[in-house]
Amino acid sequence: MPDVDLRELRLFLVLAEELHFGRTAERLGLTPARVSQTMRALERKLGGQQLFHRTSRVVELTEAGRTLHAELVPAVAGLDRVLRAAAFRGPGRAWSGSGC
Amino acid sequence: MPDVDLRELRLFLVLAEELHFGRTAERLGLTPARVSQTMRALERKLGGQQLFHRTSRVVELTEAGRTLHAELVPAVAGLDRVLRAAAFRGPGRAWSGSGC
DNA sequence: AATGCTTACGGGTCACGTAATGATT
DNA sequence: AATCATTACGTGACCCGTAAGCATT
Repeated sequence: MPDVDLRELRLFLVLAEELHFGRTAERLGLTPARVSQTMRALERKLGGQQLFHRTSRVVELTEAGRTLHAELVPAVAGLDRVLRAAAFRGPGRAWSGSGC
Repeated sequence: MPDVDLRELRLFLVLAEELHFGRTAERLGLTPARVSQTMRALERKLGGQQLFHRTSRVVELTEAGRTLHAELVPAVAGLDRVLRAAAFRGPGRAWSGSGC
């Protein structure tokens, strides 16, 4: 299994919501170039299939992209909930209680 | 949110099952030293709480470790199912149909 | 011409293995 | 003494931003 990173999955979720590389980069504190490269990497790791249609000006989810997005949202949300709960139980409160 | 890596979570799941650094390392194609360091990193990222009691010879889950393990198993399994399904739909079949 | 995704290039960080150390049976 | 987890250290890969390229409006 090609090590799919959580960072890549989160980036996909944001990009699928924004449909804009610049905005996605801004929200994630990255550059559009990095967003592009990371997205390419994820697509390659997932069997080389395109998740987005990039028509140089318009970004759109492909069929595979829509399917993945629909399935990924609850999966990542569930994982995040577990991680958040675990960190909350920790003595040093990991990432402060800023989020949610 | 301190970038918790999927690799760290998978390592935790294996270690929680094996309760042995050497076996865990062997199953993951790593060295015991790396398993130790990676586990330390995860514990640190989760607020500095110990997930295992290491008494130099006996490895045991802490209370926090047991809780995390119970919650993490279905969460990671769900994510893996989504990833596997996505890769299966891909044209280049990502990581061959070896697993399951 | 302007906007926006993409490829090329260096640099810094982190994961990795090897080797040495400490602790327990 | 042997086994097992841990720490120290050097190397290689990967993530990152900057800069240049190409397409579309």
